[in-house]
Order: sequence, then C-alpha cells, then structure tokens
Amino acid sequence: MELTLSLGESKERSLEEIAGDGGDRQSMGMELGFCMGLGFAQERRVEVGEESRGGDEGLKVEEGGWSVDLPVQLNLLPLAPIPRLDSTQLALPWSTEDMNLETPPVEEEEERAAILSSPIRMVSSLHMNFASGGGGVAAERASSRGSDEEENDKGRKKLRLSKEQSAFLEESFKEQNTLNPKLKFVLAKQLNLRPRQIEVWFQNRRARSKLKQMEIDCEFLKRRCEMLREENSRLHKEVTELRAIKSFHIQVPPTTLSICPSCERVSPPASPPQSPPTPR
DNA sequence: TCAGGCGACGGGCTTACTTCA
DNA sequence: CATGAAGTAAGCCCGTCGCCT
Repeated sequence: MELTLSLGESKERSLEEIAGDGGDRQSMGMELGFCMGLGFAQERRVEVGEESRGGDEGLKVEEGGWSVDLPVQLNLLPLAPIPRLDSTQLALPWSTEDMNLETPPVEEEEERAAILSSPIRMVSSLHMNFASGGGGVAAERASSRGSDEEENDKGRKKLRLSKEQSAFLEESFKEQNTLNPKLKFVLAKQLNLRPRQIEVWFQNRRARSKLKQMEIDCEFLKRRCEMLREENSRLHKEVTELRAIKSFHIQVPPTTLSICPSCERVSPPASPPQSPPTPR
C-alpha cells in the first residue's frame, strides 16, 4: 500500500525519490509514505520510521497528537535500510530454531563484539542476566518453555514477558527497530528467551508502532483538512466580494467612483450623480 | 462477561545465495 | 568459464488466533 496525499501546489517528492536507490523495496511495500504540500513558504519534514520521534523535528508529536505549527511539506519516509548480515557469515554453530538456552552457544568474545558493533549500547551497559531469577516468573516460564513446547506441540503456550524483559527490548527497539542475526541471539541469551521470541517481539512491535503512527498521522491529516477547509471557505468569501466590486466597477464609470479613505473600498457616488462623491 | 493488549503462528512475498545444466 | 533457471534459506509484513489481565 502506498498512500500518496498531495494537497496544495507545493513541490512534492515522489515515493520513488523518497525510497531512494538503496531503499529496501520489500520493506517499503507497506511503509507509510506520503508527502503533503501545503503551499507555504517554508519547508519542514518529518521522517517516520519508528514510533513518535518527537524532539528536534519540525513537527512535534505529543501525547495528544501533533502540535501543528503550519508545516509546508510533510514527508513520511521509511528509515534508511539497515544492511542485513548473512547468517552464513556469522558462522553460528547452532540451529536458529529451538536454540537450547541452557548451554549458551555464543562465545563471550563474540557476544562482546556483537554488542560493541551494535548501535544498542544499552545492551552492553545493562547486560542483565535474566536467567538468574531477575526475569521473574515470566522468565522462569520462558526458560522452561523449550521443554514445554516439545511436550505440548498442539497448543501454543502463552507467555507474558516480564517488565524487565519488555523494557530491555523496548530500549533495543528505540535504538534500532530491526534485528540482525547476531543481535537477536545476544538479546535472546541476555533475556533468556528463544531467538524466535525476540524476532516475533520485534515484528509485533514494528506492526504496532506502525499502527500507532498511522493513527497519529490520520489525526494530523484530519486537522490539516479542517484548517484547509476553513481557509477555502474564507477565500471563497473573498472572491465573492471581489467579484461584487468588479461588477460594480463595470456598471459605474470610473470618474464617478471614489475610494473611502478609512476602509479603502471603492464607493459608488452619492445620489444625485451630479453631486461630488462622498466618502463612506 | 467483555474488551483490549500482546505473544505467537501461518502464509505470502522478496532477496541473497547456491547448485546445476 | 559465463550464464540463466531452479531451489533454498532467511527475513519481513500482514492477518489472525487465543491467552491473559
């Protein structure tokens, strides 16, 4: 789905341009991308790839929605594509599915390297061990989930991540909303979850973030639409007035017209036509 | 009891890589 | 050796299910 909205006459960028050469077309497929021009003098731009990135951007996203300060052009863009690591390059010695967390397969050094190479510095600074009871009941349930699943193939086990686990993942997501294989395994190990769970969490998080962003954008567009409607009606009124003046101008010879010094409007001559024009 | 949140899953698509004729 | 088709693996998105609060 590519939503393109264009209002007004300001110059806009096409989605193709926005996507750029290096854009990941696959992930672009469902990204919300639109460009809205409103025909004002300045240009502002908001890039949306993650949830509500308020701050220094031209448009601030607040709890209640957008704080509108008359943007001219709004471009919602996907984040720059993040290069994926090939799993074969990583030479991971364990299966990507059903990893046995009881015996951590990541070498300490590898893990350290993954952490350091990752933009998620929180990972290294927090480096919690959720396996040692820090994760609470959910973590315990999570740790025993592997064997549970083998016993219980038919029904999917419902797991609630602990607050700590959620917060940790949230921090990771803020830094980078996509996973590379190494990071996935590092997070899985640190949170005592399966890599698949990390993967699913990120997928769901992206989906929900996108949904939330769309709601915000929708709200913003509604407001803009309303503002434009009001302006449109105001301009219509002005046009009507000008037309009335113009038609009057055609009927009355210019020599008989006068301009009111106070309101600067063209006034018809006072009757009778022989008398000098009197300002209104 | 009901609604919403959220973890989990399956299916479809794309991309990168490998194999083979 | 170069090349294109077919196969495979992995990741992502989307829609949905169903448990839990």
